[in-house]
Amino acid sequence: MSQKVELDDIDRRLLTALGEDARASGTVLATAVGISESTVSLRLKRLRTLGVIKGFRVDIDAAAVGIPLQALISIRLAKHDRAEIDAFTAAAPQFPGVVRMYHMAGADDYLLHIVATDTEAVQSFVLDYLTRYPAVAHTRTNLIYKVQDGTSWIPDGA
Amino acid sequence: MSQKVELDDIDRRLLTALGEDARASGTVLATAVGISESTVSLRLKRLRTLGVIKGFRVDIDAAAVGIPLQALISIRLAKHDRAEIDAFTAAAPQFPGVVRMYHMAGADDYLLHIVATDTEAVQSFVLDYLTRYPAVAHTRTNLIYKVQDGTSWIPDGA
DNA sequence: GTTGAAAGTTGCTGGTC
DNA sequence: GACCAGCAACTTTCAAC
Repeated sequence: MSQKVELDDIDRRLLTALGEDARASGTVLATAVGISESTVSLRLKRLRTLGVIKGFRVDIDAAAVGIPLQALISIRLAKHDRAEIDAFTAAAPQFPGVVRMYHMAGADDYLLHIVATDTEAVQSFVLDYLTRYPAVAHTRTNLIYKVQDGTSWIPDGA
Repeated sequence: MSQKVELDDIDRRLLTALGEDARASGTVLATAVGISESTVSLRLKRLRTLGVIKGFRVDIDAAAVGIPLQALISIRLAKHDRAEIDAFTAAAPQFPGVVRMYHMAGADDYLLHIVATDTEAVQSFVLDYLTRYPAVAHTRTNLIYKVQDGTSWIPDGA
């Protein structure tokens, strides 16, 4: 669990601005938020140190590089043994093509978002990496038509 | 659909390096990939122009800013009318707290990843934004324990 | 397509109000 | 927190290979 951090309005505006363009320069952020460049520097450093900003990620168009297929795979484990869950939790994100893994409450234990070159590759992924694990009891694959990013940040929230 | 772009080995290594640290400087990328700084500049510009790199995103720890809850909401529409689907597809990512929306094939039409301050906020989200839409026939909410990012990029793929 | 160096920007820090 | 100045680091450009 991460410690809750108190943010003021400037922090919130900074995060909002970064949400729109994570690569915006200090100058751009300063004018957008209405503070000086040096304050931007200090604030960003603080937010990174406190763990509010976990990092920066590049958004790659998988289709543009010849990986046109995406799928969501729901996974149900056979037994909820802590050791087995931990083992799978640690290994699954490293499987090739895994974009993200959700560990969730409910009927299904995991949801894997994967990219693949074709449907055969999706099938191979399920057979070679998932059903091979004894802990995996059941999988259900759904193809993704489209993924859209939201705001990811609530300016007036908290 | 995005046009497929031919990438050579240098492009792939660049994208892999960026996947590990999206904010790595040209100097760092140059030594990591084994080319000069200026080539890194040119390559990155090309990848951005071609749409392979769609952008850069900041990774914010929602829990650290007082939004500790995350949920996945499966949504099934009542009828598959193109206009209604388009309307919902356009509106949903803008709902407050939406991190990402998957439009998928199968029994459920959409999957929304949202963040929320508490379970009450999750309920409000479903009631105020989803069931209010006449096109929404059914929703199912699953709380998220944990989200883990994968590699998102396949070095030997394509 | 790549390189190296020059020139322009940007980012960080410390001092001052 | 703002403002300013100085320094280091970074990005981009361009002639040259």
